Parts: sequence; structure tokens; C-alpha cells
Amino acid sequence: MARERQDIALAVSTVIFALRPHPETGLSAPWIPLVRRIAAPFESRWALPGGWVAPRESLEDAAARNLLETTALEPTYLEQLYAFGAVDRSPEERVVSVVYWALVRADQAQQSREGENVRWFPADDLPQLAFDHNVIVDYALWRLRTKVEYSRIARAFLGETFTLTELREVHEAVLQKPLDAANFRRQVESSGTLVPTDSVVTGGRHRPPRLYRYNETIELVDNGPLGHEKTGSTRVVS
Amino acid sequence: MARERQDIALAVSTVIFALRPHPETGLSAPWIPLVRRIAAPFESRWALPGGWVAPRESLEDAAARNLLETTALEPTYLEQLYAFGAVDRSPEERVVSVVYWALVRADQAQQSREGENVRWFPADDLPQLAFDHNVIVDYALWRLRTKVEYSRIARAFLGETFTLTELREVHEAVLQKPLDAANFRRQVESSGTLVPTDSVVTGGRHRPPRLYRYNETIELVDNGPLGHEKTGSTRVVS
DNA sequence: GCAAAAGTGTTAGCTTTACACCCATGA
DNA sequence: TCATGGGTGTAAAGCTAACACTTTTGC
Repeated sequence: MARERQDIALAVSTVIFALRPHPETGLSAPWIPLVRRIAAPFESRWALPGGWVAPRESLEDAAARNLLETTALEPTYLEQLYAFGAVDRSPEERVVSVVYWALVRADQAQQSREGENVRWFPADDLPQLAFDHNVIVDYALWRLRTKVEYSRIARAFLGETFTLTELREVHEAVLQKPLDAANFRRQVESSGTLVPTDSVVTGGRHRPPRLYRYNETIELVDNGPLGHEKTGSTRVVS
Repeated sequence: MARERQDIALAVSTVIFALRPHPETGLSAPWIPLVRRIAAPFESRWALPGGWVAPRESLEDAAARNLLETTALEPTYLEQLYAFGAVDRSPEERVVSVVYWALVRADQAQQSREGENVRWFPADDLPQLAFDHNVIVDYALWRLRTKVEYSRIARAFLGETFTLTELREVHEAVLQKPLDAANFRRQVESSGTLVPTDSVVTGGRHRPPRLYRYNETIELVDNGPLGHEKTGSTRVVS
């Protein structure tokens, strides 16, 4: 079963989400950074950050490296989204793209070099992108929204400790709808995913809220194909 | 941004599920076909059916073609599972595998050429496979079990029309646990996914059960990245 | 009639949702 | 003391799970 030359280029791209106020509503919402293409095809169009896979790096390493090189971002969460492999998705060359999605905190997002060639856009209001990237972003947004409800990805938008209101605001920003504060509190408290700390936040003109942290002792669900193994397939950097 | 030679081989493999009686319990359970390797690496080990991606075929087409060539199977359902890209998953060569999972009916499964080099195994009791294929099968099995509960993939194991008992037996085989017939009936009836036909099945020594078919007019959920478009990313062949 | 599976009814317990209300702090 | 968000209480509605019971067929 000898293999002849395939001549299929293998690329990785990443949809990176951060939360920022939406320009229209003013409410916190998902934004993504895009990179302006400086060569054909789709020259001068906005596209997802990405690049080629090197022969001696894993797909995930390739995604993280390209992310860092093009946007200077190091995400706190990185997960594979889908492999896109239609024959005509790139003119001329045959390119298969393994796409990842990532989450960064607002403070990390500000460290990305923004400028002529890198700019952040509200994820629900994008220009026409290069290749099939509009479809990809829509799918990533759908995954983010479904997964925030049953997993603990919201932590990637938060610091080590946080108040329940901060956690709820992350959920509201992702889902783009208000949540009942009382019921939200009971849901997360009964889920056992959080542990209260001894600290509260003082300084507000109101009762000081308690700080929580994530409970690291409980096992995760839907952690990808290697999630049942000792080493997860999703990269979580605290 | 000129790209030098990557020398990364792009392969597809597929985890194909069919339902058959389990050799120990006698109850219906998921089985998968495996292919015996006839060359290094992992010569003589069992492995998932698969092969290389041709330059001018999509990933999904490549999966379907390799399936047909190695096992003579044409699945009724085919969906991408995950792209596996660890550097050392194949010795010597660098191989990235885009893995699909597929469902076939029992009658279709019997048409696969079984023999020295192709054999069916109970999915929960496999020998040590080539490469990382044990991990892949476990993940596919997890996806099958979670997805059967919220989507309509069970249809891929059934004919055009079927009784509610037949549908329930598919769920029981996948989940490997008995379900309450009365509650199962109410769940699927209230979901609106099924439409009763005018026909019943006669011949049993009991009240003749009604035949149902799937309601094609309702929109699907979680149909992959292209699921929101007119053409789905999952292949459903009736 | 009787066995067997189809199909309906009923109830206890749990979860969800909506919203009223009290609490603790800074100004 | 008042405004503000933190946090608790509560009840209606809906859903789930378990199981009793009725229906319709073949023999």
C-alpha cells in the first residue's frame, strides 16, 4: 500500500473568543480577532489567524504557535472544532484546515497587537471573510454557546477567583440573554463545580459578594477523545 | 508566506457501528468491523478501516470510498468524529488522521465481506488495536451514546418505517440499559420527530403495533458546521 | 380463555421559573 | 437613611420515573 505524493496542504486556524462590550447594545458579547490577508487568494480580506502545520508538531501545538505568531495571544482554553476539507475551499491549492477554538480573558486580549493587520470584531457582526471562514465562525459560536451551559469553559474568561455575579455575566455575554441571578446561584451551587473562598470583595456600595474558585477535584465531562485518559486533549492554562 | 514541503500524510479512518446480539449477554449491542493490517507498522494487528485522502476528493468522500473499498459497506449515516494529529501516533511517518463514525443497519452489515482480513467485534470488547485506534473507538462509542439521546441518529439503524418497540430496542442496544416502554413512547411522541403511519404489523401473538416514520419537516440540531446551511455536513442516505 | 406485547393512566418526587423579600455595605 | 447589588424564600408549573392497568391480537 505505497502512498504516492498527496500534495494536500495541512493548515490550522483558530477562532479566538474574548468578551467585550458590544458597540450597539453596550452589553458584554463575544469578539474575535481577525488577520488581514496580504497575499492571494483573498488578498486584503479578513481571515482567521492560522498557518501551516510543521512536520514535527502536533495539531494543537501548531494552533497555539500560529496564534502566538499572528496575534501574540496565549489562550487559557483551546479545543479542536472541526476539520474542513472540501476540495474547492481554497482556489488553486488543496488545503485541509483543522480548526480550533480558543478563549482568552479580556486582559489577555488587550495584549494582542492590534493594528492595520489584526483587528477585533463582534462575532455576530463580521464582514465577508476569506475562504469558508464565516461558516467556521458561526459554528464555533454555536459550540461556545451550547458548551457553556453544560461544561466549565466559562472559567477561561475569569481569573482564579470570581464572584457569582461575574460568572453569571460571562454566561449572559455568551448566551446574549439575561439570567435570573437567584436561580443561577442555586444551579451552580448545587452542581458542586464551585468552592467558596474565605474572601469577599469590598469597596462596592452594597453587600460584599463572596469570591469562589473552581473545584478541581471533580472529573470533567466531554473533554475530547483523550478526556478519559490522564492527559486531556483540551489545553487549559491557568 | 511560501510553504515548503510539509511531508505530512493525510489519512481517513472510520468507526462503523452496527447492532448485533452480544456474545455474552445475548442482548443487542454495538459491533464494529476491523481490518487486519498486512504491512508494517503494526503488521497483523487489527485496525480501523481507512486509507489515504486523494487530492481531489473531500474528506467525507475519502472516508466513504475507503469504507467501500475495505469493507464493501455503504453507511446510512456518516459524521466526522475528530482529527488525530499527535506527532508520534504512527512510527516513522507523520500521519494525521481525520476519523469519521458511521452507522449501518444489520442487514447492510451482513453484506460486508467478512473473512481473514475483515471481522466484526463487539465494540466494548476489542483486542489491542494498531496505532491509537482503541482510544478512537472509545471516543466514537461515547459520541454515539450521548448523541442518540438528543438527536435522531437511531433512524440510521432502522428501515423507512418501524414500530416504537423497534426504536426503543435501538436505544437500549446503544445505551446498554433497559428503558421504560411507556415513558419512552411519551417522550418520542411529544418530541414531534415521528409521524404515525396508517399501517400496523400483524402476525404477532399480541396487539398489532403501529408503524411510524420520521417527520422530515422539522429542522435538525447539531448537524455539524454546515448544518445551518442548505446542505448538511452529515451524510444521510435512506 | 389465555399469553403476550401494545398502549393508557396515575402519582410521587424532582427540577425549573418567576418573583417577593431580606441583608450588608458605602456614601 | 437610602440606594445598590448580594443573597434567601417560596410557590406554581412542568418534567421524570415507576408502575398499575386496559386493549387487542394469535392460538
